[in-house]
Amino acid sequence: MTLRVYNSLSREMEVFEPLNPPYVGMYVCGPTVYGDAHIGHAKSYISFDLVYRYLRFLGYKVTYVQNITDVGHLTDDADQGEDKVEKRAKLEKIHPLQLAQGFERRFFEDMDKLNLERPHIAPRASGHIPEQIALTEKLLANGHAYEVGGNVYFDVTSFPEYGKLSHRRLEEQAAGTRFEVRGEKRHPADFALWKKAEAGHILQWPSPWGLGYPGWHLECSAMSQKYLGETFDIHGGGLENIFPHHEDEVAQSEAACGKPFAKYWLHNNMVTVNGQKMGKSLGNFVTLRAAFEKFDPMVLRMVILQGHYRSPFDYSEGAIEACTVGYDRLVSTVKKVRNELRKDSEGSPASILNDGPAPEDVMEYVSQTKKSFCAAMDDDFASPAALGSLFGLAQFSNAIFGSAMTLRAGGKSRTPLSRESLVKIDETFSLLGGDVLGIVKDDYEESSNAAPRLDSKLIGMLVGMREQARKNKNFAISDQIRDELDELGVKLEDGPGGTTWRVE
RNA sequence: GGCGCCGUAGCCAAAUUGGCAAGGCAGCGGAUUGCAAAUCCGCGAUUUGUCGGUUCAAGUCCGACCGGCGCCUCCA
Repeated sequence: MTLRVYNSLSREMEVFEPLNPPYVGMYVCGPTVYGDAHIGHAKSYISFDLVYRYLRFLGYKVTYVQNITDVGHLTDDADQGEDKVEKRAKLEKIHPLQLAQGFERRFFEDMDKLNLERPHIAPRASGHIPEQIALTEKLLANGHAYEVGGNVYFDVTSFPEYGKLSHRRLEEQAAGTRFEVRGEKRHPADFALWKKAEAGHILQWPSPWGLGYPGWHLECSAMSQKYLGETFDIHGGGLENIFPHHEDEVAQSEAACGKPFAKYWLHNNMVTVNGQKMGKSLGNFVTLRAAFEKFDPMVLRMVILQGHYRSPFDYSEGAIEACTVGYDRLVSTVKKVRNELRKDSEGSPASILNDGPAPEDVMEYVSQTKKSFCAAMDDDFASPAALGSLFGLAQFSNAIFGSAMTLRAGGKSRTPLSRESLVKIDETFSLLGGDVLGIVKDDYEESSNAAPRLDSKLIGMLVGMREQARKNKNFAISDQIRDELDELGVKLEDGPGGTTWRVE
């Protein structure tokens, strides 16, 4: 089995071969922390969380770096020259870094809820000013940059490969684009490495060119180089950043070092809301905090993984509601397996498990599941198909469970199911659904008869009383108990082996 | 003007180098149930927006057309 990834640089699928196996360096463009994270962030970071988790599953030792942009991004034309974070800070009358770090914390809280692994290093742009100055000096020294009155620009004509990532040629750009109009630039596509600060700027640092702050793209070049080296394996980010952000990163990094920058460029596609572009100016962007009020973050994760990372994701409440049902089915299957294993390990007389080996068909199904799962993931991280194989396992698991319960109810066997079977199934759910896809949790809150708490005992008591009522064919009472418990969120389910309950 | 994507069952959404059209949701039939719920079993596209072309073979490649979208501007 071989992992193949779609490389934006070549616009082709390529076999993934790290520069220094088993080590993999991965850099993903992080958030600009001047507001709360939205669905677009979720799509992007879930995508790269998936990439990271699968590489880890394959045995690679991945270093995952994701920057925090807290300086340097300009706002739109109307606010030319003003820093995005600083502008927002002025509105709120606080220090820009207080604002930025507040949103950074909130960002990670949201990402945690989506069950993302945190990056190993999350460097802040504001903490790497010396590195950015050094890179600018290097580019000035080898003739790829020039200074005009306290501003330093990258000279795109000095880098013949400019455009190789976004597959654009400078000549073709003339019409329709909006290069910043600045008379002092030699070429309209030249971009700022260092910007001179206007008097009112709070965020400014001394540099060889006077007080100022770094340009938009420089941080990623400086920080990726610092933590992953001049050449590294994977650079990820959102599709909209290919040009100019990533193109400029390539130019300044390769011009400075004279070496290739990232080997594989991975780009996730964008989010639309009810079929329309989600944009700040359109007023239809959905923050994660708002989405979490309506939907379980884990369902949001799953609905995003049900589409491919290179396909657009359309956020619609109908799609998420439909996904909720499937998610619940998957999770309740895992819970059922684990509850049974726990009952067994606690020596409960209600256990249906025996000590025999797992039957051939179980071993076969588990191994097939792994195979199809990996085949999907090897194909440029095709999570939708991978998820499909997990649903297959859930169905299989429920089926052997069902027939075991029937055997037991018929008195054919008190322990009709092999413990080893459930152990294998649970391991597979945990590995593929948990470690790799991140939608199966290690632990779920106690919600079964096994919970030794007062309310559990009370529920057990009511269930017992209902059993009596049913035996006496007093269905009015038994249905009343079931309905009233249902209203409290306790679902009763009568099976061949008796009544079980769970909390919604 | 440049670059690119999508159009697959009622809805969402997959399909390695072209080789029998995944999966989820909803729906229908059956098993199970006192009735439910949950679960299991079975069923749904002779066909992938339209029209042509290449091929033994096309959702997949080529061309045209229709319809939708994105990027090129801070944006994930």
